[in-house]
Amino acid sequence: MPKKVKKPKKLKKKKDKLIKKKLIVKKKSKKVIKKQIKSKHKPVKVKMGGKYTPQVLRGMKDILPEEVKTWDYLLKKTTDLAEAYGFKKIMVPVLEEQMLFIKSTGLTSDIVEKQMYQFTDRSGTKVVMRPEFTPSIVRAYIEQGMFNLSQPVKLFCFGPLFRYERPQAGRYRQLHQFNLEILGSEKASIDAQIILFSQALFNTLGIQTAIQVNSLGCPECRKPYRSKLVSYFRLKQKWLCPDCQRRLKSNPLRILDCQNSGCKDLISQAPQLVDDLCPECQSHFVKVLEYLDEANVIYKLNPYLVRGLDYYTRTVFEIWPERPEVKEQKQKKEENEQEGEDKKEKEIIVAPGPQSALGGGGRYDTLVESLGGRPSPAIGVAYGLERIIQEIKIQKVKIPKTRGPQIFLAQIGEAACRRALKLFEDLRQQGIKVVENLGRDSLKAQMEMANKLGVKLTLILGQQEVLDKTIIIRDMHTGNQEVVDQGKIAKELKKRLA
RNA sequence: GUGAUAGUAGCUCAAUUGGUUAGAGCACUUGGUUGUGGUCCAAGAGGCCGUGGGUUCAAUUCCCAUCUAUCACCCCA
Repeated sequence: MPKKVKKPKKLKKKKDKLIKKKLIVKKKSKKVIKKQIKSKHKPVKVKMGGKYTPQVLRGMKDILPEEVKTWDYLLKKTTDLAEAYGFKKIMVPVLEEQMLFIKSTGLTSDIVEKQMYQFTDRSGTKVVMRPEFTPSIVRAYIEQGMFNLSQPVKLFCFGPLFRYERPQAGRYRQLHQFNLEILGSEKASIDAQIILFSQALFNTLGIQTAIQVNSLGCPECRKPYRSKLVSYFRLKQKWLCPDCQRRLKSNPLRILDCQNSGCKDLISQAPQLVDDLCPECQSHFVKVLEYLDEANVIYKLNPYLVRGLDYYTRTVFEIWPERPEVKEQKQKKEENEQEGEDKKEKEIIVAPGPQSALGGGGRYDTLVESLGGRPSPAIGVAYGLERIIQEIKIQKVKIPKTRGPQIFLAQIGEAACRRALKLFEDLRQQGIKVVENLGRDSLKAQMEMANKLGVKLTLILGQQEVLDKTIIIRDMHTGNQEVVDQGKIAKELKKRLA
């Protein structure tokens, strides 16, 4: 039957489409042109009557209640830690002027060049859905006169950011970051503290990480180094990989980060920025490292660590996941290769999970001034929440279960349901948390639900109990039931839960 | 923006070398128990086989395009 039905449907579809096409061709000449002009002012085109299946936008994601538990846990831990470190929460708008990010993040950075969600609003203002936090925080710092507060000002915030790039695991177009900034101090102790915070955070969460640290110096010492580096690689250009040959022109510092083995040999011989720092930057960096050692922060010096945003100066750092399982798998792989077996094992090793930083940050000593504020050195860090959530799953971090209500209220019949509605509210007002399912009639189904929720007690209210003004209290563990006067429920419940 | 792989039920996955009715487990609903959970048994519901086009008597299967995801670039959290 279905096949017979299918044929005519398809034929009809084809015919319809042909007819539509012909009709459209006839009408196009005058009306379509007008419509196209109009569409510039009315970008929303709605085809009424056409089939429409809603779909999340690319790179966007629904976070369902089950996963929200992890998010809540993560945000709670992070917020508590930030407050313990003396940070105050700030909330800034999602929309900002386009110019803010051009002046701060930098015209040459990929974020500003290609990745901003930007549009002109109805008043003609060019606006951007923020691609990062720091410029907004700095704007607020200047605009709200926070330089008049006692310095340094320590702020934290979190929320959605938007970057139009190609999605991957742990890389979304709407992403969420937890962000810390310390404005108004150039002391090395501040740098160390924010790195120490990072270590404390991931320790608290139980995620294995490694911190990489480097110094980019100030604009004065970086420019000469850059030209020195370019002239070095130009001589060896032939041996660089195609990517790096391109980087040599676009972003020479990025060559230092290349994973190609041929390039790595050249990189190891290349001049290092650390050696070319000016005396001030040099001593600042040394101090930072001394503070870190003092605080027992475990870090790796990575002279090739480069960060993409234009405003970074001096200290920069990144936090990368360390997955012990991956190492074990690698060892297994070698063993297997010797034996020449197990293709499955190899496949697992090829994709041990996305390799991306969980967080990163650095100093931006010139940013406040370049945005028109009083010269104020500052440092900040951002953590990618999606990536941390992903890492929690990969490293199988256990999240403590939050205890839900311990009492379930079951009802049988309409009269009982009516009474239950009010009873629930009475108990809630007395501070007793109860779950119910008034949308369900069968007692069996309600008991099943109570069992799944793992409650201690279930209240059962039926026709008879409504008449007697009593209620049954069932202990879900022992199965014992007791009939209690409705007036005494609250007392009885409190007794049993204590 | 470039290259590669994949897409079957809410989730995890089968099957079909192109052919009548696309399966399993988990989850969900109902019944066994007319007012009682965990175990068990039975039944049910849920699929335009990602979307659109092409080849064919016939496409979930072959071809093309597209969308989405994932991986490697690019870059970043």
